[in-house]
Amino acid sequence: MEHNQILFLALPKSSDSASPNLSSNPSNISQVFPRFHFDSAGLMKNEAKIYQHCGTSYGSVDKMKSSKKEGGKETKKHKYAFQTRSQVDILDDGYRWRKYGQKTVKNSKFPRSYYRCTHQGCIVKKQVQRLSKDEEIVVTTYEGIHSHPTDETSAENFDQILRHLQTYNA
DNA sequence: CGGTTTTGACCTGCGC
DNA sequence: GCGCAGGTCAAAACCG
Repeated sequence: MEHNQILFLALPKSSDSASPNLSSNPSNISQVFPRFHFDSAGLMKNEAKIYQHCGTSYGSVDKMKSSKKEGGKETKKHKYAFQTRSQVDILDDGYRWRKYGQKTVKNSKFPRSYYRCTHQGCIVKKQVQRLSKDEEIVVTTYEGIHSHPTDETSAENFDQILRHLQTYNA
């Protein structure tokens, strides 16, 4: 945890360079990361600074065509990505994850890992990929919203990561 | 022993 | 329609 540093850089959307609808709603991401207390005014200000500095939003909402029904109506999918500078691929974010796949990605020498939340009925997924450009950077992409509390005990670790984040901003 | 990881096969969307 | 690339399944191995 001493080498974990959350940077919250811009979402690396490689193919789609300009996504029109970037959501910068803090309440959304606090649902994805309940351990982040975004109601803390000071913390939120710091984050806003980072995002502005990076020139884009912290997350994206992928528009997915709902599967052939609804006449091609577009549904929003909660999908957030952020980058961390870490030696380890997996950050303890308070949830329990089960790995269900690993794939090698084109244009990247590191494989991408696929995880699913082990909580019953929770369909939240995430994928973790290390950048070939800078192998210290790990891109974590969350998909979905957790509808259950986190594991309190392990979540304390994440608080320390949070502390790193605040120190980094300061 | 039960949950998790591993790993190749299978599925699917998309571009040509 | 075909092939590639990405995403998922599932069985066996692994580990506490």
